[in-house]
Amino acid sequence: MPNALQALELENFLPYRLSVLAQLVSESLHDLYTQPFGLSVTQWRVMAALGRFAPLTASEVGQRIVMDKVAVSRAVAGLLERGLVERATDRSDRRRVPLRLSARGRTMHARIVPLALAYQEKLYETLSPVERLSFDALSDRLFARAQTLRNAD
Amino acid sequence: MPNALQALELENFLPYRLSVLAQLVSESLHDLYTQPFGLSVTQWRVMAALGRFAPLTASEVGQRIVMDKVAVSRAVAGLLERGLVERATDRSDRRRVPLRLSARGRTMHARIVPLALAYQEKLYETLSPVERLSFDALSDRLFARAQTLRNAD
DNA sequence: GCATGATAGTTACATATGAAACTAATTCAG
DNA sequence: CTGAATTAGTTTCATATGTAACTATCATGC
Repeated sequence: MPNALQALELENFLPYRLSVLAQLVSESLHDLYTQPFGLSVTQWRVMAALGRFAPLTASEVGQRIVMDKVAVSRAVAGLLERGLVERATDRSDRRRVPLRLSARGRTMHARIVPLALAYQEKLYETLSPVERLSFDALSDRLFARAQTLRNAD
Repeated sequence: MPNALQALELENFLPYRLSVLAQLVSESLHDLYTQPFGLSVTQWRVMAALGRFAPLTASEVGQRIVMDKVAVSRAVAGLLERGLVERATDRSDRRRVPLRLSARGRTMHARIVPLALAYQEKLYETLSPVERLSFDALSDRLFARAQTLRNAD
């Protein structure tokens, strides 16, 4: 018996499902800080990285938030203009530019974090604590698997 | 005892995790069809929708693949140019333009689908059948929850 | 019928993104 | 030392995307 021709059921196709879910969540979260604080998604992510991991260079920020250095550079330019981020100088290597939140940046960061965490909580409410852990673990494994496949090619 | 100030651990923040996972998977899949077939992500999704659901108008395609009508219109324009999609006319409502894959489009579609499904299988390999079902169910519930939250606002 | 409003689709503009070229600073081989 | 190769970061250009305006067609109320 020959295999039936496989059909691509878009609504059950994992990459498609992940994409749609991530986009919906990202847009919802974006609504929380775009209008009141005037931040783009990348700007907010840079601030989140700097808020959590003290001084970071642009490249290090990029590694943390999985974003290429060009995108980081542009986001940082905007944040510098608005005085939300400060540059330092690295005496031992003047190519590197350590970045950190300014006082204003820290204030804004401190106001956004609770909103972001509250949104996450509301999302997670639909899952029990066990299910939540399960989802996190499974998505971790899918991520690791995707990385392996990508490198193996 | 007052609550400790909550910290945003980016690496454990659900929206961030979803975004990174979806992007990695999307890029990996993109590699499968961008170079050999010269399709953009949106073009491929339009083809996938048309390949599965007979004649669809641009708006219907958009609903299927969660993409606004402008993006669909542009993707379709490219696919029409390359002769991968055909337009029909709806006599009863001449605003509507039913779309379907051309013979060439069907051929290309039939070549890409197995690649996409094979990639999905490789991804899922890291999960047991039970875990796979579990992940799908949990992500469905997160999606439904995100939609509810977005509409409630 | 015919003005008003709604709907399908396209076009235009402004912004966002990615790839590659570029500048400046550092490292390292010889 | 000194010149080739690396690295950090920025700028440029070409492309992609979203919002809003626009055209064409249809539905509705009168």
